Formats: sequence, structure tokens, C-alpha cells
Amino acid sequence: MCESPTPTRNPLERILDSSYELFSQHGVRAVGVDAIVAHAGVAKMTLYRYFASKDELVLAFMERREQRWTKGWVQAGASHRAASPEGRLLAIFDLFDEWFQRDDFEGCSFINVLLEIDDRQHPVHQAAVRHLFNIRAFLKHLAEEAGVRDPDGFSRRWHILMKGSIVAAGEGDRGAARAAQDVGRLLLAAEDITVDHSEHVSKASRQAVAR
Amino acid sequence: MCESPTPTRNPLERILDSSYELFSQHGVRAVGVDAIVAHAGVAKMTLYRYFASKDELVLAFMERREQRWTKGWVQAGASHRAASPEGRLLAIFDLFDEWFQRDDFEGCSFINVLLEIDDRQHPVHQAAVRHLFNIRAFLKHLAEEAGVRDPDGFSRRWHILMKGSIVAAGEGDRGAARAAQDVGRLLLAAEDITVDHSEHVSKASRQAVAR
DNA sequence: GGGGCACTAGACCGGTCTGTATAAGCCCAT
DNA sequence: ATGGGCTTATACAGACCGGTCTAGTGCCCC
Repeated sequence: MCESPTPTRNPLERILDSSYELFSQHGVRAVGVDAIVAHAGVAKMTLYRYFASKDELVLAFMERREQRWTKGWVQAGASHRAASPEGRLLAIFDLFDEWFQRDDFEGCSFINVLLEIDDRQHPVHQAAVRHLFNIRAFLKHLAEEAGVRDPDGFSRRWHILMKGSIVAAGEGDRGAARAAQDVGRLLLAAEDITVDHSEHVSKASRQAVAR
Repeated sequence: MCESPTPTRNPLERILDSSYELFSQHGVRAVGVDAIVAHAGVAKMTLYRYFASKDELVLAFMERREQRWTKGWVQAGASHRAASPEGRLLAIFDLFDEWFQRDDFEGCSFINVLLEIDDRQHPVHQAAVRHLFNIRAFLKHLAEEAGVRDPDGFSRRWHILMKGSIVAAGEGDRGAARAAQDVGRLLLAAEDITVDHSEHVSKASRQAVAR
């Protein structure tokens, strides 16, 4: 009688949920549509009723990844943990640190797709580039708020730290987030020398160091 | 009569050469054994005479990648371009800068394999981790020579910059090497403040900046 | 010249992939 | 109750995958 509480009865949502779980965990190339429909408990024809091809499903997955991971976790989490732009930039690596300790650490799906689909003309590859660009837009926004000299260059450097630490975590380095955060503090300190010397940074640094 | 000058008549070498070209360019998952034997101009049975499985061929490819890329290009190139350990660390990004401008930029095969084969127990995945560790061993050696406080941590941070810039180049950012090099200079400068103030760094920095 | 060996060419096997076709079941609204 | 649309289950097509088998070819060395 009393079944599971709202077992995501909607087939479309079940497909999207299963795609998110399987694609993010094992990659879009390793997971076939059969695995997704089996995990979702729907018929394959139902999937192809909503998506013309697997590629379109992958694109929908990446949109969802941006909503959940980029916006719902990185941006919201960083904004919640610190008030100043410098503190929010550093807080990204606090989030990463917790992320890297998880046994089901799955890496950045945009990086994974970018490298899995090497054809630069492929729409899925281009979508990965676009979603990574959107992450950088958030970093650039924070950099502008922090008043750095070159917000675009700064966001690129910060993103290099993020991506490098994610790959390092994929190797098994659980301290990669702290290592990248240390470098990030140097980046901020170098900016503060020539821009300003507000106390927000030291506050965020103390908070991060204390842990 | 006069055929192509020594067309790598040896079938084993033809297989290894084709594996290197195709695997490094398109990834070990996207390239099948049929494509390799076709490119090498050998019979499939010849491949399976020398390698028990595709996985073993991939392992042989990664060994060759370490010989050619890690040792023959990164380590030899950095050692040739600068004499001091600090200069050699920075020279890595000079090499990367030229690499990133190439139209056939293929990325780091070890990172690609690491993310393509997500199973941490898989020997190919573990081999990728090992080859990345070997790169870090070279960085650690330079860090020790430079006299940094924490050579292991320093090599991890430097490697994060390398890996992050490679991913950024995969996105299409042709300036990623210079961006990472700028951050690398900050790392070296931070070390010099607390360790020593030898002139090698400033020499290397001048050399790198002057270009 | 003849035996042995590496190599070639191509068919072939079982499995997996994306995507389609078909037929039956279910639910809801008229 | 009776359609009609959504969903299901299942089978299937065609391509590709890693890997095997076989028959035949050329070459080198005794």
C-alpha cells in the first residue's frame, strides 16, 4: 500500500535523475542509454520520446549539472560561507576540500566531457567549453568586486587552480584543495599589495587556516 | 625501386608508432585496435602476437609517452632551457606555451586516461596515476635543488598549475601557460622570502620575463 | 631446396552500442 | 464504456567493439 513517498513518478524526471547520477559518476561515454533506462525503470522508447538522441540527453545533463553543481553548490556555497569577494573565492576551496574527501568523488563533469569528446566541432564538446566559461564568469564577477587589476586574467588563473586541484583529487590527492587554496592566497596577496589591504582576506584566511 | 627511406619496416614499431599517434591524439577509448592495425598497415594477428590485450597495448603506449613526452620533452627541454632549478621550473611553462599554440595540441595523455578509465582499480587507471606521480617526482627534485621548505607540497602545487593550464588549453585558452607561469613566479617568490634570496631566481625570472 | 617462422588477409564470434519497430497495457476524459 | 495518448516490454537493425581462427605468403637459414 504505502509505496515509497513520491517515487519520482514522472518518467522524464526519472530519466534526468538517472542520467545525472550515472553520467556524472562514470562519464557520458562509459554509460549507455540502456543503463540509464534500466536505472530509471522506464522503457527505452520513453527516453527517445523526450530526447532525439543520446547527445541531446547529454546536453540536458550538462544543463542540470550547471544548475546543481555550478550554481546550487559552488556559487551558492561560496556566497553563503563568506561575505567578501576574496573570502568567497577562498571558500570555493573549502567546498572542494570537503568534496575531495567523499568516496564518491566524481570530478568535474565539464572537464570530463571536454576530454572525452575530443572533437572541437562537436556540440557536446562546445557545450562543455561554454559551461566552463560560465564558471569563469562567476569568478570574474568576484574578481571585479574584489577590485583586482585584471579580472579576466585573474579568473583564468583562479580557474586553473580549481581545475588543477580537481584533476589532482582524481589522482587521489585528498589535500589538493588546501594546496590550491594556499596558492590562491598568494594570488590575492599579490593583488592586495597593489590594490588594497582590506581585512576581509585575513578574516577568510584565518577561517581557512584554523581548520 | 627506391622505396620510402626505411619505412619503419618493423611491424612492432609500426604498431607502437600508430598507437602513440592515435591514442595521444584521440584517446585510448575512442581508438580501437582496428584503427591501429589499419594505420600501422599490419594484420590484427600481428598486434595480438606482441600484446595480449588492448589494455597491455595502452600500457605500452603510456610507457612510450613517458619516454617521449615526460622525459624527452618536458624534463630534457626544461633542463636545456635553464640552468637553475627555479629557471627550469619556470621553463616548463615556456615549453607549454609553445605546445598550447599547436593546432594538433593533444593534451596530457595521463590526465586523459585517468579520466577516461574511471575505475580506480583498473591497471590502466593506476598506471596513469603512476606516470603522473613520476612527473611530480621530477618537480620535487627541482624543488629540493631550489631549497624550498616543503618540496613535496611545492611539487604538488606546481603540478596543479601544470594540470590546470593543460585543461585550460584544452578549452581553447592559448594563454594558459603564461597565466600559470605568472602564478608559478609568485610561488617561487613566496619561497625566497622565507628561505633564501639567491640570484638564480632573479636571473631565471629576468630571462623568462624578457621573452 | 626445403623447413620453419613471421606476417598478411579476411572471415568470424559474441558482445555492446545507438536507435527503431511493434504490440500490449494503463489511465483519464469524454 | 470507450476511445486516445502515454508508457511498457521486447525484439530487432546495423554498426562497432575486442579478440580468435584459418589459410596462405614470403623470407631466411640450414
